Amino acid sequence: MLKITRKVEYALIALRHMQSNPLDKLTSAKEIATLYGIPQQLLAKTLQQMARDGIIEAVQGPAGGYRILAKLDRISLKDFFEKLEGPLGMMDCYFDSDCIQIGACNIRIPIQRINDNMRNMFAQMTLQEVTQ
Amino acid sequence: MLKITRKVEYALIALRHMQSNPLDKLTSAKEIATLYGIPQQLLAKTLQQMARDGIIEAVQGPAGGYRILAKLDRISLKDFFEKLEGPLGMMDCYFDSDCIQIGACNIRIPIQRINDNMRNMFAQMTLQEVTQ
DNA sequence: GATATATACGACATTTTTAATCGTATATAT
DNA sequence: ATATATACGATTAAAAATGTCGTATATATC
Repeated sequence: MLKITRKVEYALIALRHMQSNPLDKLTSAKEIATLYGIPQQLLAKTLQQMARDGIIEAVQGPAGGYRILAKLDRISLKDFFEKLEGPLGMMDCYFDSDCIQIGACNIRIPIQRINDNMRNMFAQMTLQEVTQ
Repeated sequence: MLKITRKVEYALIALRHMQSNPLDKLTSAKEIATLYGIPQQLLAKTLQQMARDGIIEAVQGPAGGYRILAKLDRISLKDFFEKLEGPLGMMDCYFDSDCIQIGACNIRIPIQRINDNMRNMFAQMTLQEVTQ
């Protein structure tokens, strides 16, 4: 439990790799995939999603690839996680209110407190800190 | 991602329920299961595990059940989570060193930093805070 | 001492989520 | 034209989480 997904892991690896190169250099999904032993198509999808989210920029065609677009020190880990995986909550009831128990549940409030702590923690860390 | 398991959720519900009663009162798995709409056998296993861990005490036989044994304000959420679910890490590589990438991985150190932050956060919260 | 009710727990089955692959379309440098 | 790259919906495979079954043991009560 409390694990991050491969998608997020692959995204971080890719960002860190691009970060270590001149920022205008284009890097292909294939290059990163072979270098770090990641399934290429899966990585490609993740990169495409990050491109849609404006984190990186995509250039098509041969000699195409991706490069970092956003200021990584302006994106919190919370925002990054939520861009890739949706709302961040330790329990589904944090967002979905259609829990069967509804009135019966006795830990909703305390759980939300923990949740807020966690979200707050990730809100205070930037992507830059992880990828630099 | 970053979700807690039902097992932990059920454990917290049970502890909070017992906490709201006189501390010497025995509560059966059945009672909690019906009250909160939880699968009884699954809850029972979780309670048994907590009993093995010394968090609660089990009394067998009819009119038996469970009651809180440990000082909940002395158990951190980190320890509680780890008792129930094992080592706490956002990525498996935090503990298992048998990652395929091994040398290639470029985010090991940064991930460990995030991980330490998270573990630290849960180490500073007590079970008492959640169940009182 | 028979019975009913509770915990104890390994093994199995089901469900859900995550991870990976497939197939096809589009863009573009050479 | 061709080769190589991104784009992306659909499907499959694998893994993890969740739930159930069956059986054993303890013990209060009649």
